[in-house]
Order: sequence, then structure tokens, then C-alpha cells
Amino acid sequence: MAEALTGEAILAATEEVLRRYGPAKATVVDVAKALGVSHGSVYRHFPTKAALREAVTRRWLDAIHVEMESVLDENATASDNLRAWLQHLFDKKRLSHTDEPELFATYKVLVGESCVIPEYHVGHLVGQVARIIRAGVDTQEFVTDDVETTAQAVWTATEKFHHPAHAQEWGDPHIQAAFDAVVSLVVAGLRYNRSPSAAGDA
Amino acid sequence: MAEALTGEAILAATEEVLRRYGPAKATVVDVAKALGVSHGSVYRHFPTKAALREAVTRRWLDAIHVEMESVLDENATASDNLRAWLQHLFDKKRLSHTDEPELFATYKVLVGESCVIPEYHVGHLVGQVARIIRAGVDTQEFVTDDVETTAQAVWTATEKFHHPAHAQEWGDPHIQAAFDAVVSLVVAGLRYNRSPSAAGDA
DNA sequence: GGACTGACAGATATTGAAGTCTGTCAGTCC
DNA sequence: GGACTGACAGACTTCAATATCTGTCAGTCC
Repeated sequence: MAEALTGEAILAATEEVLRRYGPAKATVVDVAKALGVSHGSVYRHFPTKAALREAVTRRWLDAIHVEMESVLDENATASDNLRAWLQHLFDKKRLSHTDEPELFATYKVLVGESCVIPEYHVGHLVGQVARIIRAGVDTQEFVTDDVETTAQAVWTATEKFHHPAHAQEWGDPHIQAAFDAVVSLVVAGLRYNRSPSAAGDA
Repeated sequence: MAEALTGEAILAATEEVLRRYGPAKATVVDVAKALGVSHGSVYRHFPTKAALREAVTRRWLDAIHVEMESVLDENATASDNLRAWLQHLFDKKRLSHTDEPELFATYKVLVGESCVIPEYHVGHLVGQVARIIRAGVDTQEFVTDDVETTAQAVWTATEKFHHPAHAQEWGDPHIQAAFDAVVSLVVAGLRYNRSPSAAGDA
């Protein structure tokens, strides 16, 4: 034998095969062929094709999580951090969509195949938003009585700029202006946000 | 002959046929059959099948526009009006989605077939949001230097609660809490919103 | 003579037979 | 004896033949 077949090698080969053939055409046999083994061997490391695809997707999302982490600047205001973080996420997704539309479509399909993967991804990123907001609350730049709920609200309010269902709208020439308007509205809201129950009063 | 074939009668028959067979199966021949005429007659009133479907969709959206108009209360605060208006729109779409999923899917397909129809619908509703915001600015309840842009931002920030691409998430038991959190954030932002260009300062 | 019909051509959708893929497992090989 | 192979069954896709639909228009009928 050449070298032991590892899960990592299979993941790399799967990524390459997905890149080349797309999610609809990529088969387990293609992955095995790229590795020079029979497809039965792939099933010794991953129980199903779905599990293999999910592992590839998770690896890809983890890289995004690490990159987003690096955008945060401890010396900046919470508003600036939030704005920069949201802008970075938007730019990343938008560029990926315009520059490598097939790869973007591939990962869109992969993420959509599972229920747990989007939860994992969104949960992680909302956690990062919550940390930005909590820092803002600590410096009294932001006001909120429930950081988690507010972070989720910020995520939801900016959905158009990160949810792949809206990707086709990212080509609109006015999209950056729309982003700025929403983020300004949201940041203004964070400066004096109220709990839902106390929302009706003056 | 029984009675003159009118455009209105054709629209009603088309709606019924779409309801019965769904957008994929409904044919012009079905519509003609329902009216007891040949399909050639339908083409005397509508140039193409697409035009016929678009006319049905527009009639349906116009009814929604009228209904949304009626939600506004001149004596309420702008915040209450905005909240009630968004809630009414959300409830309407959510109930339609859960109670008549096939009809909802039908109109989702019809709206998606055209580019001009969504623009028409969104343009009209954002106009109503703009009127609510303008009233709030007049009473000094809201602050903004560009009502149109801000109305668009409110629409975009609440996209999750009216865009059909998010319909499957409307069944989530926490969706109303998410709605309340986003609307509270947005309303707080309207009370002291800033223009995008002035957003970076303290 | 103007509203309507129905046969028609080209485009689109359906169907089922043939081919491919997934996941398994008894057997091979070091 | 444990990693790997490759033939296999059943599920899923393709593809091409067949059927249906759209849009037209010459002709019918009050």
C-alpha cells in the first residue's frame, strides 16, 4: 500500500471532486477514484455519503468562523466593530457569490442538505455578534436587557446580507447603500433598545 | 351565445384553475374548459399565458395593498402604527402559509415568474412604510434625514417576516419573539436614526 | 363583421426502459 | 487479522420516444 487512507485525505479529495463536478454530479466513486482506492474504502471512514458531505461543509464553515473572529478589534468602539464585522461577512459572501458562483452554489446546496449545519453556523456567528454587543453594553455604548435576544435580532435584521436565499440581490448596484441604511438603523436601535414587552410606551 | 366572455371572468376562472391544479399543472386549455369556450378565445383577451398569470397575481396583490392600507390608524403613535402594520403583514402571510400551503406556494411561484411584479408589490408596501415613518417624523417621534431610504431599511430589516423565501421558518415556535425583538430594535433605531455617512461618530 | 372555433406547428412535459449510484459484505491480500 | 476490494441489490438518474400544451390563423356562425 502507498500510505494509510485518512479521513483528512478523503475530505480533501471530496472537496476537490465537489469543486470539479458540482454537488449534483459528484459521486462517492469519483472521490475513491481521485484517491486511487475503491469506493468501499471510503465507507470505512464515513458511514454515508451525506456524512461525508457534512464533514466537508463543517470544515469549510469552521474556517469562516475563525476568519470572522479575526475581524474583531478590541480597541474599536462596539458600533465600529459590529459594522466592520457585518461588512466583512457581507463582502466575503458577496465576493464568493460573484467570483466563484459555482463553488458558492455548491456550498449553498451542501448547507441546505442538513438541518443541523445551518444551526451550527448561525449559532456560532450569532455568538460572535452577542460578544460584540456585550462589549458595547459594558462600555455603556449600547443598551439592552437581553444580549442573546438582541444579537439574534441583529442577525435577523441583516439576513438579506448573509442569507444565501438573497444572494441574487447582492448584484444590485444599490446593495451597499441598503446595507449601510440597515446597519445604521440597527446600530441606532442598539444605542437605545427596549425589551419587546416594554415597546409600546413613549 | 350565453354571455360575452370578459377579462374578469377569465381571471376568476384562472384563479379557480390555479387553486385546483396548482401552477405547474394549470393550462390555458383548463381555463377555457372551465369557461366552456375554446382556448383560442382566451387568447383574444390575454396575449400570452404569462400575461394571464401576471394579471391574476396583480389582482391578488392589489387586494393585499388595500387591506394593508386599512390597518393604519391616524390616532395611534407612529411606533404603534408601524408595529401593527408589520404584525398584520406577518400574520397574513404566515396564516396563508400554514392554512393554505398550496395556494401560498402557487402565488409564490406566480410572483417569482415575473421581475416587475415583486418590484410593484414591494414598492407599494415600502411606500406605506414611508408614510408611517413620515408621520412619525412630523410628530418628532422618529428622526431620519431620508424617509425613503429609512423605509426601505425597515422593509429589509424585517425581510425574514414577509419574504416567501423564509416561509419555512415561520413555523418555528419562537418566531413571534424573533419578530418582536427585530421590530423593537428597528423602532428604537427610528427614534434616533443617523444617515449612513454620519454613522461612524459618537 | 366581429366573436369564436378547432386544426396545426413548434415548444414543452411525461414516461418508462436503460444506465448509474449508494451502501453492503463475503472474500482477498499482506 | 485488519485494511481493502469488487460484485451485488435496490434506489435513483438519464434519455429518448411519446404525449400534451401554447400560440396562430383560416374559417364558421350568428
